[in-house]
Amino acid sequence: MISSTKEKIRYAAFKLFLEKGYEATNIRDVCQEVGIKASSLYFYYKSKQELFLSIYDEIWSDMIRFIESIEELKQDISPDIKLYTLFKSTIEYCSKDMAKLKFLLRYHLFPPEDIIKMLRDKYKFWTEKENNIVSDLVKDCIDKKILRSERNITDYLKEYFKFINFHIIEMIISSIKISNAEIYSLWLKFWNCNFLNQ
Amino acid sequence: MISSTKEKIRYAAFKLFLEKGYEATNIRDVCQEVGIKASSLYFYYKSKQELFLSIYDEIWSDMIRFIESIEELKQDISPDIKLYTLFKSTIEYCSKDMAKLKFLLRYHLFPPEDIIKMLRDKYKFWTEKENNIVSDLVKDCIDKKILRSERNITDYLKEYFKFINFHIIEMIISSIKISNAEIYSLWLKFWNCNFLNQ
DNA sequence: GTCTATAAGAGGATAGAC
DNA sequence: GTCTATCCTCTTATAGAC
Repeated sequence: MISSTKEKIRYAAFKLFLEKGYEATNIRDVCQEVGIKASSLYFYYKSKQELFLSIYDEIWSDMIRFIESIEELKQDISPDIKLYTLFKSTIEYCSKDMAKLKFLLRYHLFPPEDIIKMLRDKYKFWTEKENNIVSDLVKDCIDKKILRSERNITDYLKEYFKFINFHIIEMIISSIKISNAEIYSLWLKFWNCNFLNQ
Repeated sequence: MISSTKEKIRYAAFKLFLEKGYEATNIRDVCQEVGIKASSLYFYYKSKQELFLSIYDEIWSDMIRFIESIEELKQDISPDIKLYTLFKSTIEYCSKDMAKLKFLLRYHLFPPEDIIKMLRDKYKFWTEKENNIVSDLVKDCIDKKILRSERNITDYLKEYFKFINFHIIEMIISSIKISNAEIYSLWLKFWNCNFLNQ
């Protein structure tokens, strides 16, 4: 596990930004954890903002890459099973790395003033990618008459993200991971109550 | 609407602590909104910490006082109806003043380092009061065989708070208030699925 | 009660040596 | 690449006049 100085900086900064918050984290503390002087950090990142935003982007990019790498989604199976696989894989990914999700939650709910605009743009960019993936699956369900076509796609999307985000927030707040057995029963309940009915 | 300088300070500070956060809020900005100089604030509050904590306490104290003032809870009606009334009143109270609940959420999820211990103590103090109120109602339901006695009271409490907190968080994040009709159907679903069954 | 002035220190960022 | 030294600004908080 060789770790370059740049990687060490990113990791130290991630931990501090997560626990202490953007404003309360200072460059000197980050550098002390890495074992370098504050001025050395500016060789790698031109500002505190740039350091923060690159960490934010990396978390999203890792997550989207993970979703895009799910084998089952590329195979020729029923789209409703794909949707369940997506849900299950996402929840598992989040439980493996709750810290990253807590980081995203923190800065989506309470963005620091001096980077609020950049955060908004980045948030839009990444959630659009995520939306497209789910949207394609929902469309496929509608085409194959698994889901009713009278209902709007954005309506289904909203329900899906409300559902999955709740469980992610629940995991973060309680620090308790959802078991595999639970994932399936949660999905069934959701699918029957919110997608098939009403 | 006469407002003393002290009240003006509290209100300006509340808004800034909520929107910008504790660390990013400075005394000068608070005082500028009030129209006094920074040094004058120290006549009313001995520190930034004290100002913050007094606001935190006031929000909780207002909320607990509201709950304790609900007339129906003192009357001689069935405890399950009282529990519903409590839920309904709490949700209504929160929708009327989402900013206050957002304030609590912010500092429960992400407490600033230099007041984390004091916040924890205060949180424990206030939630204990809240717990006792719900606990009494649940006990009464068990005594009257409305709820099953095999199940632990703390179990019921956990379910109740998980349920109500989710809807509060949902309101804060979406900024959409829950309608009266919805409150009842949500409660029915919760009561049947999580309290009567399983 | 509110002000001016100021102490005391923290934090972001740069210049330039090695 | 990493360091020392330093600049400049912002911030909490206090002293003491009015």
